[in-house]
Amino acid sequence: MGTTKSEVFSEKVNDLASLFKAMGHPARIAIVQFLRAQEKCICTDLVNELPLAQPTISQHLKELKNAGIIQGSVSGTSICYCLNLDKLGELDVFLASLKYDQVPTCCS
Amino acid sequence: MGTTKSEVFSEKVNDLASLFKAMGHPARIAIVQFLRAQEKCICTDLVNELPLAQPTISQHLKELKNAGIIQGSVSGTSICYCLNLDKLGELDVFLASLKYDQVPTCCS
DNA sequence: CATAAATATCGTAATATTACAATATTAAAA
DNA sequence: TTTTAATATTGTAATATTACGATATTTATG
Repeated sequence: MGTTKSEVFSEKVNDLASLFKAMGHPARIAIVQFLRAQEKCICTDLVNELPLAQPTISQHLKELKNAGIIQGSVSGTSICYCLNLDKLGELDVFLASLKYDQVPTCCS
Repeated sequence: MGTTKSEVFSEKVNDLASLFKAMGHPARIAIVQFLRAQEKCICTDLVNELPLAQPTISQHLKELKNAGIIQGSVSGTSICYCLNLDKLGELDVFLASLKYDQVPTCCS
């Protein structure tokens, strides 16, 4: 008990859930928004921008990177992060798949 | 420690994170997909469809309902659930706001 | 009213997440 | 090569999430 029963769901469903989950924290939304505004940034920029400790920022960056939402490239002693909009595009595709051609009248 | 520091983020960022979080579980993705396919359903339909116990389904439905992603209307002894695509549209708007007119060349 | 059907709630065990201090790692700069 | 800057990792306390058995609630039906 306590663990998500991932094994009973399809890979596609699990992947989508992981992607949504990665976006399901205000710090990570803020990071993504900051990255969008700055085009790119390093960890220190975020540490200065957000009222969270450096290890916490680093942890959130790692989760976003594992989810494929951001990518980082080494640049001297720092790491330059930027958005991978292709990955977020998968959410677009999913959300579009939920839309109806004709909106049903139930529950309205 | 242990708690998300919501108070340091804007209401908008917190709301978006909550919405993503609500979609961040495979059971809830599956419920949303089933609802899309059936247009509407009751809890028992989902209990028959998904290999999860009834209280677990009920708990997930509650989270989706709290997030505004689904809505339920009483119908006899059962409750008829359906999607609220307007709420999911908020995610569309956010994802669209991340897109660039001109894709930057960083990190590529 | 007793029963049944559908759903919600409670209680709880197992696990996951969040945040951060302390520390390690890595690469440039002095 | 020591120092500095940037970032990652480790360890851990506090809290949240997940799943489900047991039980309560609610509404129709006999």
